[in-house]
This record gives sequence, C-alpha cells and structure tokens, in this order.
Amino acid sequence: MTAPLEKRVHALVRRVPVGRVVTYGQVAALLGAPRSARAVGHAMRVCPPGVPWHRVVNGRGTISRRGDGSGALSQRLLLEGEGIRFSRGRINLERYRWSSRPGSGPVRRFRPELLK
DNA sequence: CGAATGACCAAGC
DNA sequence: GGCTTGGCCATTC
Repeated sequence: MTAPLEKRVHALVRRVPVGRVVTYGQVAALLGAPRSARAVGHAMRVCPPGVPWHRVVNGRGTISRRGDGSGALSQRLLLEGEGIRFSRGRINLERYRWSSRPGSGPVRRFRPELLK
C-alpha cells in the first residue's frame, strides 16, 4: 500500500502554517533524505485531503508543472489568497520559506482583510 | 526484478 | 538571468 515516505511527507506538509511555503528539497531534508526531493514530488501527486499541497513549491520559488498547468494556476491563486506575493511569476523564498522551528516567526503577518 | 517515469536540484554554458 | 545536462530517489509498469 502507501509507502511510509508518503505518510511522512503528508504529515510534514500538514504542519506548514498559512502564508508560508516549503520546497520539495526542504521537505526531503527535514525527513532525513536530502536527496529524495524528487520522491517528495511523487508523494505530493497523491496527497490526501487536509494537506496544504499548494504550499509546496520548487527550489526556485516557482510552481512546478504536472503535465497540465491548470493545477499550477489554482496553486498560485491559493497562495496569493494566503498573502503570498508573486514577483515575476515567482515568490521570494527567503521571505516565505517555513523554518519548521519555533522562534523564527514570519516577517509578515497574515492579514485577510488586507487582501481584499 | 529491470526499465521507465516524474509536482526535483545543482552545476555548466 | 535563462536553457541544458547529469544525477538522485521512490513509485509504477
């Protein structure tokens, strides 16, 4: 059945807070397998409900392709809806990357009323 | 079990 | 800054 790696990936992505993002390589590194970034992409292909899959982007801060770009479009809209700004089709990872470590708070707070 | 696949990444040009 | 090449790894055929 589903490999344990997928479960670990999903469990980790589930902890990503609103307004923050992580890269595939980062997720892999946090799982103890820094070289398995590609496998993380496979796990995301079948992410169950409850997993903020849209908060996972590639190392360049852009949205990876999955064959058709429709999913990528919804991902962008979802991220923008959480207060993440896109500059030239990509986001500033230095600013939005999730540290997974308490204490390193976001430089920008999430303000829904500001989006409208 | 070998070969192909892919929501990746770093290095080279 | 963008495009190409090679490498990595888990999943699927």
